[in-house]
Amino acid sequence: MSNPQKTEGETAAATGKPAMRDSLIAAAFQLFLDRGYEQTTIDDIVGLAGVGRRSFFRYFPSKEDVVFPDHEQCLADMTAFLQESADTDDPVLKVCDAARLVLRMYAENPTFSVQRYRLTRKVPGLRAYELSVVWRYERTLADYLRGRFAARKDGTLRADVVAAAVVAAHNHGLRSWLRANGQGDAEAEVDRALEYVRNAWPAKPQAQPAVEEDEDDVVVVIAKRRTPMWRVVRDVEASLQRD
Amino acid sequence: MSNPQKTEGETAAATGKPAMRDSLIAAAFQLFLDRGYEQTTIDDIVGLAGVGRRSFFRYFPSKEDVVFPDHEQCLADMTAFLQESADTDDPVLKVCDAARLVLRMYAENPTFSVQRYRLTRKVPGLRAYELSVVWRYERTLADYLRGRFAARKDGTLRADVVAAAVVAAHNHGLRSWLRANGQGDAEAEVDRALEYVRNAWPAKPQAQPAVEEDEDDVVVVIAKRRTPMWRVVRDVEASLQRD
DNA sequence: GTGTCGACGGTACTCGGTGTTGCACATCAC
DNA sequence: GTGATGTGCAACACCGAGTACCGTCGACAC
Repeated sequence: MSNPQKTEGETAAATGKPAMRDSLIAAAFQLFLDRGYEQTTIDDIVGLAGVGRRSFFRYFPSKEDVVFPDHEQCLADMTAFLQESADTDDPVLKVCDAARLVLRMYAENPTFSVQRYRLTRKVPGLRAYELSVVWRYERTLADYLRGRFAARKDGTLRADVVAAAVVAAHNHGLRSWLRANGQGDAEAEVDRALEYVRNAWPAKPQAQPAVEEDEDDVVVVIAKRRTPMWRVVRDVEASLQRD
Repeated sequence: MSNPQKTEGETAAATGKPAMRDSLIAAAFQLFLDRGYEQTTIDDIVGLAGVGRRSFFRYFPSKEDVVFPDHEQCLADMTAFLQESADTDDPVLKVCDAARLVLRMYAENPTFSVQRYRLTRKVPGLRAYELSVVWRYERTLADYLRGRFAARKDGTLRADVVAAAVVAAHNHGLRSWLRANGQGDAEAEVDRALEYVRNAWPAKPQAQPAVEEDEDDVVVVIAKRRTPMWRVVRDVEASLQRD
């Protein structure tokens, strides 16, 4: 679309016209929005783009893939982001930031994202495809958290649940922005949603960390009287498990 | 299936042989396990079952559906369960119990469930189909929670996140049971996982101790790491209560 | 020149899924 | 009994996504 991948830019730079991949995307969306996804055949798309049928499948392994042309790159970006400085202090924060990468991708092309959203809501096949994409994001986050939570007692469980919650919160904010036709502040919306998740699983025994190691191996917890009991218990519990 | 649907039992009761639907499922799984899912065509299945090709699609709208023959019923059961006495005191508990319905369905046929699990892990198309099924469960739970959380500030967000967390916890326990070939106590595993989620969002969000607010009003607790949890809780609780 | 490599197009094929037709059989009116 | 109607199933034809194979053309070596 308006932000073409740079990987096959050579021929595009030489000829001046967009690369075949981009012209296929443009032709596909024009037809999808015009007559509907299922009413559009591959032959229609390649006919409009003026290329051979075989070329379509060279760039997109399936008809659904042309609807989500940038997710593969975003997934790679997320993986790279999680690998660089993987030892940040707060794993949940790191994962929230990784989720924000997806939001940014959507926010880069609001009109395109909104069009795709409406398409995806209508066509069951596209919804199923989107679910599998979301699942890959969630798996990426969960795998990262599993590494960070490896020392904990229920590390893998915690990783799976936190990843699911982060993805759900992110998607909640994203979808409300998409339903509003890309108006409003998507970042703020998602920030609020992610903050909600982060409050459920506090970063560190945060309130007042005040965990002092000593010869006698003690834990010191300082809490305000107002702090709800369940929260104190949880923080103490987290402190007692050496992570 | 050892638990055939009762809806078309008339002809089965008359002839004594399992209904066509069940014989199709049996033939399909026999071939899937023998030569693989993608290597098996619809013609193979109907040939083994001794029925016409068109009959397959009368009972299963797609090839994937024959792998998940009971989810439609389970989804209906869950919806009914959430509608009856929808005004229970704790919505999260209710949703956890609804998730347990799915576990029970899996636990009814351990060998079948394990076989299907292995199939689903291998075949991407089946994984995508399973994701769409899980998504429908999650939507059902989220819709229920939206109704219950309607009065809250971030009701829909909370509903989406809790539903996702519950589903993730349930699936975590379920999958670990499936990976163990159906050995062990699936119920206990899932109970533990769901309990973890319920701790993150406690039933009554705040049983405020109603302590006067004084910014400097803090409690200090010092405990050895080896101290039993119940004792720490007791001491903290005692300290938090105004003396 | 020849060899090779890579991008593209064309053709034929497999297979999932749908629509249609015709047959066998049961039921019911008469 | 006979004929009309409805239903479940098989057989056939058809569509479209996706794949395998091959052929073409241009770029670039040597």
